[in-house]
Amino acid sequence: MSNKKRDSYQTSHTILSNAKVLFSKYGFSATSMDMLAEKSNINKAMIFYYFKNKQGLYEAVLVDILKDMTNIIEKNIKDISNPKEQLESFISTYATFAYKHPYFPSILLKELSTSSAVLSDILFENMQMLYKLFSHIIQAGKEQKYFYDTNPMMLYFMIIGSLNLMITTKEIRLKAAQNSDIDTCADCDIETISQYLIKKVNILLGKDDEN
Amino acid sequence: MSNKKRDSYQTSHTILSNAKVLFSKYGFSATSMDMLAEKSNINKAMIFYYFKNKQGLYEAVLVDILKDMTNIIEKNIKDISNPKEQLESFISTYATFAYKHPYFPSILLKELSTSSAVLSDILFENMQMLYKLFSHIIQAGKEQKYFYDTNPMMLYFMIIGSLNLMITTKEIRLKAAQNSDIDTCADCDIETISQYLIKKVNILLGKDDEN
Amino acid sequence: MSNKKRDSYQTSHTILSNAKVLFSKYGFSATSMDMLAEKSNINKAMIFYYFKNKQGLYEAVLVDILKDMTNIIEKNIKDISNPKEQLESFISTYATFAYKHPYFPSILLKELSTSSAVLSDILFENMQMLYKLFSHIIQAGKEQKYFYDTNPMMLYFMIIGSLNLMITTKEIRLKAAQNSDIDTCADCDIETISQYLIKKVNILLGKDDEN
Amino acid sequence: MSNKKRDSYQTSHTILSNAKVLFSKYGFSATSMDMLAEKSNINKAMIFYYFKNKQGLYEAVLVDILKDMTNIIEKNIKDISNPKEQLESFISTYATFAYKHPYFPSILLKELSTSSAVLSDILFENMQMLYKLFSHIIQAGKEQKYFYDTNPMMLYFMIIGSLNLMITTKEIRLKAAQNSDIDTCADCDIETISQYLIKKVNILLGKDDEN
DNA sequence: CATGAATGAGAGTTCATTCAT
DNA sequence: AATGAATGAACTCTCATTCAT
Repeated sequence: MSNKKRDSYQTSHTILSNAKVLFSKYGFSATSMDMLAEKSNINKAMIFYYFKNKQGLYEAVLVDILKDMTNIIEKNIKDISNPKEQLESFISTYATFAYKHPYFPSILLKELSTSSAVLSDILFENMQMLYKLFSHIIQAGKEQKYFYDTNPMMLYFMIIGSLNLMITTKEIRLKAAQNSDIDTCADCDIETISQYLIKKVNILLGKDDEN
Repeated sequence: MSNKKRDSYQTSHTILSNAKVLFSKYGFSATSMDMLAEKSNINKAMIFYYFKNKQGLYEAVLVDILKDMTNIIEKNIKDISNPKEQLESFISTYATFAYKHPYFPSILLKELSTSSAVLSDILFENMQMLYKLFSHIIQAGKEQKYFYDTNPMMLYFMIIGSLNLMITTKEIRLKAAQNSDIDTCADCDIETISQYLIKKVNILLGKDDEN
Repeated sequence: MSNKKRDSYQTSHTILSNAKVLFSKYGFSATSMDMLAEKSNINKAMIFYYFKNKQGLYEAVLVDILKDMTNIIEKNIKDISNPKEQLESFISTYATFAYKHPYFPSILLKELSTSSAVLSDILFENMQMLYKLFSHIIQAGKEQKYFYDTNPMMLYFMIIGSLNLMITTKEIRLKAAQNSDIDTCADCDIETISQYLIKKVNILLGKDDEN
Repeated sequence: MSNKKRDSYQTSHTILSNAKVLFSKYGFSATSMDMLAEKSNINKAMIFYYFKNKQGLYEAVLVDILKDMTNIIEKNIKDISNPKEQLESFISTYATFAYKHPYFPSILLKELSTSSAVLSDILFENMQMLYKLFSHIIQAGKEQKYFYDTNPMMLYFMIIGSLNLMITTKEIRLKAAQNSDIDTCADCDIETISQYLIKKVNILLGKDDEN
């Protein structure tokens, strides 16, 4: 009789993907399960049925997006052997993904800005995974004498810091550009941004002559 | 002896400074006025007496810390005429201040991660001010042929992005270093970090040979 | 046996009927949702679950009692064709209902005493409805030459004004009668009151001789 | 040095007269001492200095306006010996005063609509006073064979009920008239209203022929 | 799987009132 | 006579979570 039957996957997937958007927009606390239920067109109790509690849902969201990002980057790198090109792929893949899924930089920055060592283990590990990937590329580059010696952590934060911030501040930068004459890169598109960054990173790392 | 203090400045100052810590730790929504009142040893109603409402308090906090940071940087730069050295002062002052007041990078990142064009005007302006300061230095450097041409916005975010993240992630990086063998710059102190960053920025900008 | 009732109608009905009493006794502002919840033996949150907010509850109360009154009067009038008798029915039905549900005159007077044009539309319409009913009777009476020409609004307020006030002031009038020798109609019952009023209204309107 | 010195009378008078307006507009509970202080341009504590507490202020307001009304009516009646003309004076004076001081009908109706025998004695007495005045006129009229026998309480409420309601509902009646074709006496002025009422009361009471 | 009713804790905010100056 | 700071209780409303059906 009821046409409200959905398969389990469908429902939990809907919840998860709406949760991403809301958590990125409002943060953990300011996102209410009522909003989420309404946006997802499901009964509020279902959220608890699938995700145990709000915290559980939040972690599911974080793990999900981190896994997504890591997978894509890994896949794109797989067939490249040159560390320099791997790094370029890392940056442009990261940029493209983050741009297409703006909840990603928003949630990630929020999470990283709360200096708490109290992340759940599973989340902590997923965060590490992404950095490890980056770190290994740098390491390989050094060993193969492609790169100068450098601090991978700092470099990592310079890259993802600037990329994430460029994406999350798009609207503010636009507004700022309209109100004054300062250059806020207001209409730089993601391609321009990632190419610019790649160039700069190459300068910092590179032994090659072409700069 | 009396527990009724009659000192307007004292009370509102206490509220403000405790608010900085709490907002940076928990974010806007997760910070409750009850916590704040208790931590500040004042009556909850006084918060509203001095700051009208939670939002008002939050804005007061943001404006206050941005003004502080901007003032210190400005002061330190005043007597330097060389853009290259001005930039170095900018970075190291920023780093030192942010390190000494860890609520600053935390709150700033949280704020920048929520891409809302709906910041209060006064806050928006204060944020711009800091960037303008930076931007002018870069501009001057270019005009005096000290610097290569560069994108000031991207450079700005590379600098403050990495500085802020290094500070807010201190604990996580420590934990990560203990659990595995990856290099997370776990025991880099703020001096090392800012010197490293200065060196790299000089490479990106500099026309001079000495690096 | 279980103290968790699962009866939507029951709960919201309890809230509504207790709200009538409290709003009439204390007015809108002085009625607290805590009192109401306690009196209704329900969880405070349920009030908001069913009525959105205090204002919404208040409007629900007003609409409900006005609809009730209007319906009863309409029903009693339906089979009477003579305007004179219709008017008599209007008055005595109004009096009886108001006497049985003393929250009615109390709330109505409070509402009418705040000359705000800012009533919600739905409430405003329900108030009009009652007056329209009255107004049509008078109109019909005039057209059929039963009544002299008269001002329906003034007459309406003379009738409901005195009826409502007689009901709401019952206690004060009693007290006044005990303290002094003035006649406050202290022990007039509702029947006497409405008959008296009917007689007077007939004098004001009537062309007939029998008074 | 300070120019904030006011004489005591001035300040308390300002408070009182602003209180009248606010209490009539919002009722007792919804009127806050903060609003009142701001509107009166005085320090909130002054209200308590002059009137002890909110309740005290409210009673002062009630007594004040009732005394005012009573005095004016009494004064205007003093030189009239004919009960019929006295009654006419009562009505038109009441109407004029209530119209000029719209807080009067508003507060009075609110007060009378709360059927509580718990009025303060002084207030209760002042309310009686006005009715006694009315009552005596009727009594005299009867004794001098001017008036038919009648119920003074009912007549009193018919008169002040309709007058007060006509004044407090002015705006609603206007709005109702615009939205539909029913006659709400929307542009009856106070003179018309009181004359109409006098005519009707004379019909009800009068032995004279001229109607 | 799904729903709507229910709950209890706590959130932000207001308010009458007091008190030291 | 006047002020501004302080207080504590209360108020409206929200939220994560549970449970019977």
